[in-house]
Amino acid sequence: MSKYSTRQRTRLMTFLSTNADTALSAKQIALALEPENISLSSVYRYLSDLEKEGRIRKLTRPGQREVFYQYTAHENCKDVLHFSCTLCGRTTHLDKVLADILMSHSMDSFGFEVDMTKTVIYGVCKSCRK
Amino acid sequence: MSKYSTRQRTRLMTFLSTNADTALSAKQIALALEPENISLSSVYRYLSDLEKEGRIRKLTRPGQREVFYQYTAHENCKDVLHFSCTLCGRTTHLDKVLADILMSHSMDSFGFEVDMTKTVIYGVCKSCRK
DNA sequence: CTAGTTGCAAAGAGTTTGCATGGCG
DNA sequence: CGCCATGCAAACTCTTTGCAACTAG
Repeated sequence: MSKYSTRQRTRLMTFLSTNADTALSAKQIALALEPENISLSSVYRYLSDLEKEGRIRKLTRPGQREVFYQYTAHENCKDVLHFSCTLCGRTTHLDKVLADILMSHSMDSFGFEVDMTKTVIYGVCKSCRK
Repeated sequence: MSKYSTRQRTRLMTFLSTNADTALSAKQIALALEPENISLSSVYRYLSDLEKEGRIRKLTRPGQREVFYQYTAHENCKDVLHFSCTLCGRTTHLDKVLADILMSHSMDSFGFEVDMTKTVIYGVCKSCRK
């Protein structure tokens, strides 16, 4: 998709890798990269490319108008379920066992091929439940 | 949340019930209700109320800037997983068995309380896989 | 030197809100 | 009659795009 290796690209990818599987808005990303001087436009352009490549999960939060983006850093994240807490926004991985159960069950019973890359399970995490 | 029973409210709820668990944008809803003459503002206001009540699932589609809304018609839909095909947008229910597995496994292993009301599993449905 | 990238500012879109009017109870 | 709901238009915000300047290869 992209051909040149630029300063902006390098910084952005480093940042996303560091904050992998964290739900962030485009604005938050641009803000975090403020010191590196990367424009919001570029952030959007890269996010859009990454989404096409299936390396970005897009999600909404209840009561929020913004869209949040989550970078899928590692290969193995592609086959694992992600949980996102609707209260604190933090994300956690679930073991592969459950992912496999979901995957095979829905394929067998419904012919539905689950895409772990785009799926996010919502709920409330341990610490937020108190 | 709402106190009066108005023409708009009745029509909207009927429409949503008829198209339960279908991913629709606010604009699409307003357009479908065009003949009934219901303003976009009212659609948004109701969607927002319903979301607070947990009767609306909000989701995004890859490559789309719009947000889509899914009305949870029946009580039992609250405890069931929903599949949404990223290609055709159609939604299907999954049996309660799988929902229960997901629910209890994530609670036991991670203390994560899944909210079926907000969760959508993405993937490709049988007919779109060909 | 050529073609891809960036930043900025302007354009587009979706969503929210203020306010006057109208309707339910 | 009082208060809630509606519509419209304006305000907002987030996202996309055009274009000139810039830069990697």
